[in-house]
Amino acid sequence: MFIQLKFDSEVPIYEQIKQQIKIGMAKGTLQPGERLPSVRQLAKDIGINLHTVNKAYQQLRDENFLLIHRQRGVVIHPDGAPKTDEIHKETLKAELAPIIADAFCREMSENDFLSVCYEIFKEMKGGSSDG
Amino acid sequence: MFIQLKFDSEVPIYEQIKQQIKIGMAKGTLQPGERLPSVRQLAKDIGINLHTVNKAYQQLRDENFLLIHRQRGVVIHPDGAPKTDEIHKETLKAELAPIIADAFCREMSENDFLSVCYEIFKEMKGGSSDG
DNA sequence: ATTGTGTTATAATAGGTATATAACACACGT
DNA sequence: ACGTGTGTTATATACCTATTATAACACAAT
Repeated sequence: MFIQLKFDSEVPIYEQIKQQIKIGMAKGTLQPGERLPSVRQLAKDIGINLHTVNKAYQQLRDENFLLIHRQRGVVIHPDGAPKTDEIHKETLKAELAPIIADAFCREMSENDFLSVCYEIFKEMKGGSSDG
Repeated sequence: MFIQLKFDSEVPIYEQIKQQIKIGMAKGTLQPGERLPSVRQLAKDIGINLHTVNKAYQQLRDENFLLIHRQRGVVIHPDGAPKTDEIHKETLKAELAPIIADAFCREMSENDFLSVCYEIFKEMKGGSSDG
């Protein structure tokens, strides 16, 4: 299974599921139109409750990352994720600001920070599935 | 006061306080050794409970961003924040991965993403206090 | 003594997270 | 038609977090 949970993490389980699905989509492990396990199946596989999986699926559907068909079940949105726009860019800035402020306080150089971003991008462009 | 809260945000109040203090430190609005308002004063100023402020101060002290003196009160750590190291770098990667995955799924280009980071860095290096 | 520090303790409320059970409407395979 | 597997909805419960409210303590300064 493509989901690896950390039960001792502060990040909620449903959030970890959402993140890992997005990472899978970014790396190409999960392709547009590809079917995901049913809520019951995934819950059983990773040993959690059906509703926790459902919450993750629901929220990803609300964000238009997933499509849920009565027949076809849960699939990666055939059109891919919604494209970046001004709203997304503002959300992104608000998310990054505290993280960058923290790094800046610790005297991490801008180049070092950008290198970390570059490494993460490389993993996604490369399509490697470990990490 | 330098703290602007969003009470309708999903981010907890004490977390918003922590973030804004770090942003203030990054921008130079808050200098090493500078004194912060007392827990009671800040709580009164922004209209929240003393314990919520205390929680933010405590956690920033645990992270070595603040020093708390019996006499001098709460001050920005005179040595500045702890310097970046491997642990911080790994934490940073774990924080950035889901954010970058999301942006990547939305077909934001690497250059556009790095530009957003650059803008944020610029605000901190420039020492502008609005944002 | 009074005031103002940070700190600790206790309690109460509200909300989020995760679980357990159960049921529903729908579609598929036989 | 029947049983199975979809997503979905509804309750109920337990736990933890976030926030507030009061109160008290040890210490330092005026």
